[in-house]
Amino acid sequence: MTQTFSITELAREFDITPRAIRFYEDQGLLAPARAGSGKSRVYSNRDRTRLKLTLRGKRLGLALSEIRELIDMYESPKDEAAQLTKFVEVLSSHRAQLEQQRVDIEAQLQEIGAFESQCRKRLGEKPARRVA
Amino acid sequence: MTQTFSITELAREFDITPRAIRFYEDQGLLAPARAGSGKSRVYSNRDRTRLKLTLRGKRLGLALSEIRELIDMYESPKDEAAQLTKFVEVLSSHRAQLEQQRVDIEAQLQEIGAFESQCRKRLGEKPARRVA
DNA sequence: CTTTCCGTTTACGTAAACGTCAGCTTTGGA
DNA sequence: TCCAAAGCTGACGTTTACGTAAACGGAAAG
Repeated sequence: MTQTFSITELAREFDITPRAIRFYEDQGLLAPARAGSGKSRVYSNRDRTRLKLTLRGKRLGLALSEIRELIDMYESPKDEAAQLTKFVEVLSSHRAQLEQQRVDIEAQLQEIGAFESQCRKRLGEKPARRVA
Repeated sequence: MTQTFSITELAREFDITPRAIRFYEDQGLLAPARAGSGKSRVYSNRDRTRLKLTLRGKRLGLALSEIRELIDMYESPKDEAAQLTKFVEVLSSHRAQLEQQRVDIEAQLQEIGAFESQCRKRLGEKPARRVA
């Protein structure tokens, strides 16, 4: 257990460059341990998870600064009521944005479906698998 | 019918700046008519729709160049089989991306829901409305 | 021991998507 | 008639998210 990763391992796994990973660290999204006199970065499973969350946030169109705030909030203890309340507010706004995106995606998928079936009709093929 | 809009009308409606709209035109996303010796832009309903599609694409994290390609494809005649086939391919890749985003969003929403209910519990409130 | 990786820091470069002037018409009102 | 609001065209500035190059260190293999 307590598996660790090198920067290039993570880079390959998530198909990004080491440069990007270091940049995320500069932006406060990661804080890997260091090892060796060369100070090479050593990533824990927790670091890996943070990276995964970061990339997910990116796919959702969030800025790195927003992702950092969100992850920090998720991981912070959250004890005082004031902080908790603010946290809930942020979550709510984040949720609103996500739900808007969900609507956009459904609309987009439907248009695609319409166009695609029309295309296939012209091509004389069978219609595509339905998308649930 | 055949309603038209000024640039500021559209800007207000979609809560963006005229500068952004002109920029989208520079990028080939819009091509409004011109009127008067001042050459002011006149937007048709079709222009408005293109703008709406553009903003939706942005919310989904697409680059303006990608949005332009997609819109152009949707609107182009599409007659030759080769073009049609390529079009279907692009649509398929676009759909794959959208479905990945859908997965991301669902995961994100679920985490949010978990954290939020925990927060509310600590705050002694009632749990939030379920999200479908 | 030298070469070859892998890794590090520092720093400048860049593409995308506008913001922000500046300077110049045009057009509807008082 | 004169002004203000609205629009136009450059053109330069800015932020984000890295790319890329320079110059160096440790470690392992031949």
